[in-house]
Amino acid sequence: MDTKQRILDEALTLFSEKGYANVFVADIAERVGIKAPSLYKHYKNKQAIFDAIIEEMNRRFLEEAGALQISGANAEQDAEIYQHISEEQLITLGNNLFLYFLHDDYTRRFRKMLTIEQFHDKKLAAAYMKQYVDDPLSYQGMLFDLMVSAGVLQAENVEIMTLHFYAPIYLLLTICDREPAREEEALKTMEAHIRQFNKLYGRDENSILDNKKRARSKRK
Amino acid sequence: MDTKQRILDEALTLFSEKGYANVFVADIAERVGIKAPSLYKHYKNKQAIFDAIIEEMNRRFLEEAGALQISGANAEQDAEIYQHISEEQLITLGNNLFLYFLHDDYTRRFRKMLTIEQFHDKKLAAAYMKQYVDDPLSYQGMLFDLMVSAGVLQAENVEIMTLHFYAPIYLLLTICDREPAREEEALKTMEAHIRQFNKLYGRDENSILDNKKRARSKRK
DNA sequence: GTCTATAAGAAGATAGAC
DNA sequence: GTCTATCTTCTTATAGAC
Repeated sequence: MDTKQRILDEALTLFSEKGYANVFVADIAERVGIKAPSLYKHYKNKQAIFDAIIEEMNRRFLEEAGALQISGANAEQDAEIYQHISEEQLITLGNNLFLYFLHDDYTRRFRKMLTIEQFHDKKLAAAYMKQYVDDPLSYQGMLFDLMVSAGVLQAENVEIMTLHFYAPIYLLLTICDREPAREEEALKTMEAHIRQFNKLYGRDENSILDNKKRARSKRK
Repeated sequence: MDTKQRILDEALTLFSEKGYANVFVADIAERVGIKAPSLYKHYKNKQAIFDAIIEEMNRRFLEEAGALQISGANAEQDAEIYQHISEEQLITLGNNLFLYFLHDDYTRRFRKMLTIEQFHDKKLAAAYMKQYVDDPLSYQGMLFDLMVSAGVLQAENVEIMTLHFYAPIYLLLTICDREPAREEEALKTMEAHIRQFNKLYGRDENSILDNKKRARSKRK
């Protein structure tokens, strides 16, 4: 990796651990193995390093379309995959998703940095919201909409169904970012969450909502 | 309010908006209406102000036992209230809970500050986890346990049930802290969430899980 | 591109008058 | 307890040799 990229990488690590203001240019330089003044040959100033990180993130987010968006920005295509999905496959998918978010180094450090810096700059707060709240919810929502049409999921309020699917994942991510030792526990909870979600909203023979409707119409 | 307390109050406001490192002693002093050196008659240094805020928070948390813990640290007493609760009452309760967390000024500013500063200090990360994740989950869990025993809720996996109740509230709080304009929308979502939760896990005539079990045993 | 030396400025904290 | 003046330290950033 060239020096310019290494500066970005070490800066992101430090920013994610201490926050922008608590990281000195000399700290970054030291990690890279150069002296602070040399760093100014690569970036105009400290802020430019930060900006370059944000820019790289934007590039990566577009490239990967976000892990929570599964295969990409094409919900119809993804929904086809989900139409005949089994519970085990759903769990595997959820886990992979979760682990990507948790273990992809750039993603993880960036999320931590954004958490720390989001209140300094409204643009960062907006980026945080988009990446970790609105985009996942809207994409999962599209997916669930299609899965409802396909008869895989119950015809319930999709917005709330999506919230019930994603909010626990978000909370578990919050836990793991702060206490990595709880990752194993979180993964187990994650699996139990998806099983329960499937039990509540899925449309197999165990379907809860289906049976409820059946029981209700019988009573009439 | 005396000067010593006003310093704490203004410091918390600034810390919650900009983070500790980006707030200068002069900024705090200016808000209080004094000059920076005067501030040192009240606190030894900047860190002492921060520490005093943390201390006051600990005191308040103990006092109020946290809003998500409803009436206090007595789950058995609280559960009695919930045993004969209606859906509307559950919604009102959820809303009040949510609005307290959102509108109590000290609570809100403190949560924002903790969000920014949590990665600088492991103690703060632990405080964040305890206050906004573990305590609410464990208390709600106790409550739901009792409600299951009382026949108000389904005999499902209580841990996951609790996650399904609390995680959406946590996510909605996350949204409102960053984009206060979305508060009204969040409140509506909150209500729909609780209604759906009641529909999924409640044990009234509309009970989903109950009907599912009924349908299942009939099949045998 | 990297270094040493150093300028420039910011921010925390103190001294001492009132 | 509050002020002005000032000290001290730390950090960013530049200058200029190699």
